[in-house]
Amino acid sequence: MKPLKVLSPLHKASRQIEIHLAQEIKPLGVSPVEGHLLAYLYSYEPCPIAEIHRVLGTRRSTLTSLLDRLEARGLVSRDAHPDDRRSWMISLREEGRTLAAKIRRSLESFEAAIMKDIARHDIQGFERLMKSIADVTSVDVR
Amino acid sequence: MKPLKVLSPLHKASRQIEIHLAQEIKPLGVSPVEGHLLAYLYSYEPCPIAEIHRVLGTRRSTLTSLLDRLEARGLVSRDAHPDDRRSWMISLREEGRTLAAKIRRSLESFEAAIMKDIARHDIQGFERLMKSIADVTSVDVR
DNA sequence: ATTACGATGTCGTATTATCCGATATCGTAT
DNA sequence: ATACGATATCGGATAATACGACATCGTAAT
Repeated sequence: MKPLKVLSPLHKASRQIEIHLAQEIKPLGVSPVEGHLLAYLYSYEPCPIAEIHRVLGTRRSTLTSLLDRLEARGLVSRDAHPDDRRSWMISLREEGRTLAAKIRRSLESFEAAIMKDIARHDIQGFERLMKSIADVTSVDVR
Repeated sequence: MKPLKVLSPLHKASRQIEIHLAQEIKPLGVSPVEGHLLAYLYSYEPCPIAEIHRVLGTRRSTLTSLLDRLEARGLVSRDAHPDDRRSWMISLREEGRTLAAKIRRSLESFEAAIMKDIARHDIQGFERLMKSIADVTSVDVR
């Protein structure tokens, strides 16, 4: 049986990244999903819940309780959306932003380690493949 | 804030693949994880539970109940491990193999669609990056 | 041999996530 | 005005997770 030359390596890499980041984030006292959310907010806050759903893949009903917990811990806040009264805008609070900054630094140094010894044209090949996946799936996640 | 040129696209692609495959597999009556497991067994059966844990990432205690369900549906079987009496060997049963073959074909045509218009050197760049991730994380998942 | 250590899979309990449908509220286009 | 879709929440059923405990069993060191 011939191996899948893209899907298998991609899944494998995702698993490795997942495990690696879980170890890095554990000492900070948040779960991987929570960490991911904080890091995303660090770049894109404030943002509505539907956007978080699209990016992280976590169900909206799950996000309701996840945000409940983060809000109770004072890490994020739910504020009124200026243009849409159905929606909340999720923002980082002081403590959450501090945490998010740490996670962000961790991500950046991780990526730097990966990029060491990687040539520009290798990245281009990678990017073309990612583009092709986006085209074939025609799934909009960001 | 400068974007992460590897981690973000990789996560995005994983999400797109996840969503795409979930749609393909849904009509077959199994969940994504179940489908993934069946497809893996299709190539690598029979294999012990610890291996499945390493590959899929699903906790061993979770696999216990997942395999309970698949076994109850007659899709897989637990047989004695010839060399290790602590361990089970998981195999596909007839119906499970039929299902797995369908999933496998779906994966192959998905991959073929992705690979269309992708050059050999692009794949090489991709592979170098995957290799680098394996090295940096030093996480063994297969 | 005996021992120590680690690995295998299962079980229990508590917590969290998922799916599904229902709901109230509210934008948007007709 | 109206219909439609989107937003977030809630409830209930099912499934997944973390964590620790457990009995069993390979493996390597003594």
